Amino acid sequence: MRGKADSDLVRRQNRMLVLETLRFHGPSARVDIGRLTGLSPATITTITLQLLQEGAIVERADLAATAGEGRRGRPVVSLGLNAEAAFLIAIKISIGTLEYALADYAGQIRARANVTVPTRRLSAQDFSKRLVFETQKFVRDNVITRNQLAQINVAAQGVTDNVNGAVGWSPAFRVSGVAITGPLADAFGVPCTLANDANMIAEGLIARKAVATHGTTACVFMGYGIGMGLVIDGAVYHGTSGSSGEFGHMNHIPSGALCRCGRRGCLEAYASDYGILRSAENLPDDTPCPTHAVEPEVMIALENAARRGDQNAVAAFKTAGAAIGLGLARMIALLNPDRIVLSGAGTRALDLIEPAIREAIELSVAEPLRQNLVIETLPIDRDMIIDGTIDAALRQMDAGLYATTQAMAAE
Amino acid sequence: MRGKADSDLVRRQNRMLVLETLRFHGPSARVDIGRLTGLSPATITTITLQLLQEGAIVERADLAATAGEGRRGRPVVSLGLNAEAAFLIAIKISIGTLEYALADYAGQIRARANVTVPTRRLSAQDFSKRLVFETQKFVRDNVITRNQLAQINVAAQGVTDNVNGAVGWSPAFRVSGVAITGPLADAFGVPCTLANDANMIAEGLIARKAVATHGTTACVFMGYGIGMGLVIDGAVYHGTSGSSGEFGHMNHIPSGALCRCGRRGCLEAYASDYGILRSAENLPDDTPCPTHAVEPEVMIALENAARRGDQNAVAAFKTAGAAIGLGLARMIALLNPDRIVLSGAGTRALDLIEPAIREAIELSVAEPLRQNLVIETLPIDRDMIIDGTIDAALRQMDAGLYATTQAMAAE
DNA sequence: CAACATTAATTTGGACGCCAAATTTAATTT
DNA sequence: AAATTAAATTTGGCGTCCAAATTAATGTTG
Repeated sequence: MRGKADSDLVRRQNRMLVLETLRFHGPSARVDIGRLTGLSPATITTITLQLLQEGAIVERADLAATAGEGRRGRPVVSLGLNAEAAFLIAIKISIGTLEYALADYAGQIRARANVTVPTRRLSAQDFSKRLVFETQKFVRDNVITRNQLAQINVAAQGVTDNVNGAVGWSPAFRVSGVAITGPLADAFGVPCTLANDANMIAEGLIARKAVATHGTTACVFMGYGIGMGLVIDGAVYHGTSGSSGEFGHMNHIPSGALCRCGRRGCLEAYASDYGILRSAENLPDDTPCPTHAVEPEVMIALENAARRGDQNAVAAFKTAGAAIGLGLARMIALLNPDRIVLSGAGTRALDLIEPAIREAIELSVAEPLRQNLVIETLPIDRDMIIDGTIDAALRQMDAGLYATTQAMAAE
Repeated sequence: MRGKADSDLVRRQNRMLVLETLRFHGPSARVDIGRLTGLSPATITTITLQLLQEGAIVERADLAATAGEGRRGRPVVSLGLNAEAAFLIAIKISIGTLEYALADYAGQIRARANVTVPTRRLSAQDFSKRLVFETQKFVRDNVITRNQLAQINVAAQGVTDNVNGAVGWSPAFRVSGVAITGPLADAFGVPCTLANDANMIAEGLIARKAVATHGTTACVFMGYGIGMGLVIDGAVYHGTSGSSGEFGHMNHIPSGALCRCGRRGCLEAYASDYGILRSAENLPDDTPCPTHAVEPEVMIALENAARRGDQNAVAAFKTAGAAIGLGLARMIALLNPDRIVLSGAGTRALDLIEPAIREAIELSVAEPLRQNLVIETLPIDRDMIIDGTIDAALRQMDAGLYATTQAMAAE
């Protein structure tokens, strides 16, 4: 049970519903919002009037023309999210790089920046300071003056603690416990959130309607690392501290191959780019892991070698597939998902690893658990982490705006 | 987002809140309900008046005396759930046995019955028929006349499909796809629900406040089989088809020991009673699994042998602990729970298996994921499945009653 | 033992939300 | 210009909640 309900809850929920509808379906007429939400025209008038007054949405006269096709009656007035209502910054922390994006309330990216930062050479405190410094620079460079900054969201690889807003362990750092949200919130005075990068991919898929709003979908990311975002009934599951879906560091073989996390036998040590490369080169499985990402060209060359019949390469991809397959089989037994979505650069080699994945699942998952299971590949190869981070931030901003009951009263 | 909100939603949610409060805290005065729910006295008066008129709750004059201790002012009137409001039947299906319980709306068990049925020798259809027959007999034996039967809930081991209300695979049956809820619903005309037995243990723990209403708790059951119920934010997670938490049939070692589910390498093949027994007796790991439960005496003898230093027995329990520990480690990586509760007869041997469990977790779970993790043992050894099934049924009945908006209008 | 104090529960009056139905608005068609 | 059509708004009513006033039931006290 969610707690007591009153008229305030009703208004907030319905305002949120209207905002979500506009975000999901794009600019829409009041009639359409009514049809999509199930709310009466009278209510839509009231709610949209408030949102217009607050500046969250705007009339889109520019879209009126489209309707003119023998359409009689009073023409519709399209309403859309007010792009200028607020701005957000999405930051992606990777090894050696900070990636910035500035987006407006409509979700459009207004500016980007990549900053080289020696993440693995800085202390926790120095990194926090540097992060604030670079963010201030990004804000200055893009003159967010009259436009208000409303939210900063950060995505990082590894184990993130999104309660305390710190990175527990990440390949990007040599140190642990790097504070992220605290310093940013202090410096900018806006809500800041830290999250795992794979979970942000899942957020992006939800926003793009690539994931159903019911049931359980596991969004697996394969590439330099292996990650997973779990979507349960349309919402990303974050776990207790925010680090659910550490699929890559789920144990595959006890005391097995060395992983860059320092442990042995993680799935990632067999199925990530560096794991595949290591086994293709017949290196001992305790060969130290590279601290930098494997160049795509190297992986593409290895894939092509495998396709030409290079036995070492073939075996390496097969090993990777078996690891992922067994990991998925274990996940399926635990969670009984209805859908698995594979994404990331690693899917480029899907032809080489998929048979082993399917074989492992068939071998170790009970038939009733897999008979209705859909496994599919997301063709989108580009980096979806920033996009998903923006989507998550927008959702939080909607939730902030919808709760603006007090602000209305104050005004 | 959950859809549009209106005054109907408000009333339903607050009625449900009042019912849940009474179920959770026992009979309470209106003032106390107000304090616990956050609703105003005026609202409590209105809601309780309706519930009294509908017969869902009753005044408990018998509890008035307890207050008399120098208490001034108008005495409280305790309200409690009306035990006679409705009745439910909980059924537990195990190998060779149907276990029945009749409970009232207050959760008190009014009658029990155990019926021997050759579950593994019947066809799917024959079992369905027999189930209806035995249930009819149970109803007749307990003369549920003026008292109305409102709900039938069934718990079964194995893979349950609670969407279609059929058992996919279970050690209780030789066949698969045994229809449960359909035949019962047809025969009795009341809502019927099928669920996995481990999930019902989790339901029981929630009702007994043994599980927090926030965060993620994994309730592991160890005994003849190995099961798990996942509680996320106070609600049992059932997965897509209702078979989440097949922890026992999560793969432990590929192509490993034979499991009674017919596959190889399941965790259960190493950590369940029969698995432990098999390895203690140094039998080949493809020795066919018994189709009946291992006698508790046999396991107790084995535990004592291990405690006396019998190396085979010690090794067998250690192997079991390692299997459970590694399984938990994998689950932790995926789900980042804040609490793990171990229960079931298997916890009797916890002294023998716990070191191996902890070792496996420490070896293969990243530190940030386990630093705030609590692992505890539930002393309750008795069979909690029937209790949990009753609790789940009561919750469904509350939800049915709270929705009784229409009934009120009709009346 | 009657007036007072205290606490529980109800009643009253008002606010806010939603909706149905009537009305207004802005276009096309005739 | 009048009729038609469809979107959006306004009006009036209903249901929910809450705060404050009132009533109810008991213990305390002079």
